[in-house]
Amino acid sequence: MTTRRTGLREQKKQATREALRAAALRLALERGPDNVRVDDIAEAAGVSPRTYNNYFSSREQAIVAAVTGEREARIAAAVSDRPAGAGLADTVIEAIVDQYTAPDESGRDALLLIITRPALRDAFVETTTAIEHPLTDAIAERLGDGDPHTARVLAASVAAAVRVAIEQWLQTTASSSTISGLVVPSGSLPDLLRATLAPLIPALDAAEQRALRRRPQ
Amino acid sequence: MTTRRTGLREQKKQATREALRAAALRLALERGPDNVRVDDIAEAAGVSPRTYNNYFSSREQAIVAAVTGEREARIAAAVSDRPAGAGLADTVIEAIVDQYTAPDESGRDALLLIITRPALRDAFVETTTAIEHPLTDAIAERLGDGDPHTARVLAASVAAAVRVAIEQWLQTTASSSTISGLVVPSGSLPDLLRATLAPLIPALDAAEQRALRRRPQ
DNA sequence: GAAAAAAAATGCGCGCACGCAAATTTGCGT
DNA sequence: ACGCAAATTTGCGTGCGCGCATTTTTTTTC
Repeated sequence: MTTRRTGLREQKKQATREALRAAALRLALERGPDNVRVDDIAEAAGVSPRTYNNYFSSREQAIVAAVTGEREARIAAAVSDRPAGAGLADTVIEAIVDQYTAPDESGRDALLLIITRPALRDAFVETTTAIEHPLTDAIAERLGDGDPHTARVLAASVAAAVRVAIEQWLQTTASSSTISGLVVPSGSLPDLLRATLAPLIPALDAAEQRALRRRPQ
Repeated sequence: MTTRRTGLREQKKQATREALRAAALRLALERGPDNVRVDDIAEAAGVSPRTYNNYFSSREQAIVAAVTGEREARIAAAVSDRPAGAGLADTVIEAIVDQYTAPDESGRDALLLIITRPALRDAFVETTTAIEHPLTDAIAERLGDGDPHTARVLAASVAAAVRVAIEQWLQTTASSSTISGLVVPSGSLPDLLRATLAPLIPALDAAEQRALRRRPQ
């Protein structure tokens, strides 16, 4: 029993959460996102409409969650797992780029859907904020117990930079891919992420140096 | 004619916006924020309920706006007005600390009100995001036309750091001032702001150095 | 294994945010 | 001064988010 939280309970919760995700995405793809009520999603998932809002606090969240998945957890895990010898800045940047470039969740079409509808785009952009707390813990772990604010601020800044990258990416692709009917030209996303994260490298390096100086080796 | 936008129109818009702000704050103070409907605010300001939502996109926004005012514009102006010789990091930090420490808008009681109600606290925290775009322009102006992303990312990071400071401040003060009935112990806010902004100084310095190297003197 | 306790699902009700189209107001040219 | 075009206000309808109290389900305790 590795999970302190009781087993069957959490398991079923994850199951319904997943069912809601799947139902939301499927319906949105079938009918178009504007023709999907939360009642429909709830019904398709076999729960009451009220229960839907116990899991997701907006109609869009479930659809977007089907694409973003557990990205924030994976980013934090990637940062934690990286050998302690590696530079903090590199570690963070690579973790983020990796997770955002990944298999894209087998949802090219889902992403295309998200890009088109403004409400969904907003919800998608919002997901970048979810990185903040997991990343705070991961960075704090690497920096040791120095100034407690530092890790928090760095994580928040990184999340903000990622958000800027996503906004930029959505903006430039909305005008090109939508019109030309092409699939998402995600090729430039990694470059965009690296470019927006670059200005924060000095801050990450400085924090790392301070930590090393305080607790050598 | 300094304002390109036609005179009387914009003037009346500002007037109703201000009327809504004032009405929202007054009613919230009189009855307590939970006993104020948007219809009440609209009626008190002499406009239709629908019009309220043309100006503010949530019930809390008007109340909070009565306290936050045009803070973001003043911060951007302060950054722009600072002599070009001064360091970027100092300029930004001082501008922010000044505007957040300021006369507090003659609204101690309003702030106390905001601190207590969770919904209002959230709305108050959200206002930090408003700094981002004005600050982007102000920083971009100082950095010249180098990498267009840099100013954007730095501004977003600064805004994020400010948000962290405000969250911290609200959290610590909510447990002390509310219980003891004291007025807001805002004395520590400037310190908190400096502490959370400190980790970003290396990033600001680095960007400034790059700009100087590209366009000397 | 049954009762007690904890946790989650549900039903209900209320305000609220917002799209849309019609009505009203404002600005500007003549 | 007048009328037209643009911008703003307004009314209406709809779906949504969520607090609250209740019911149902799962877990724990004896």
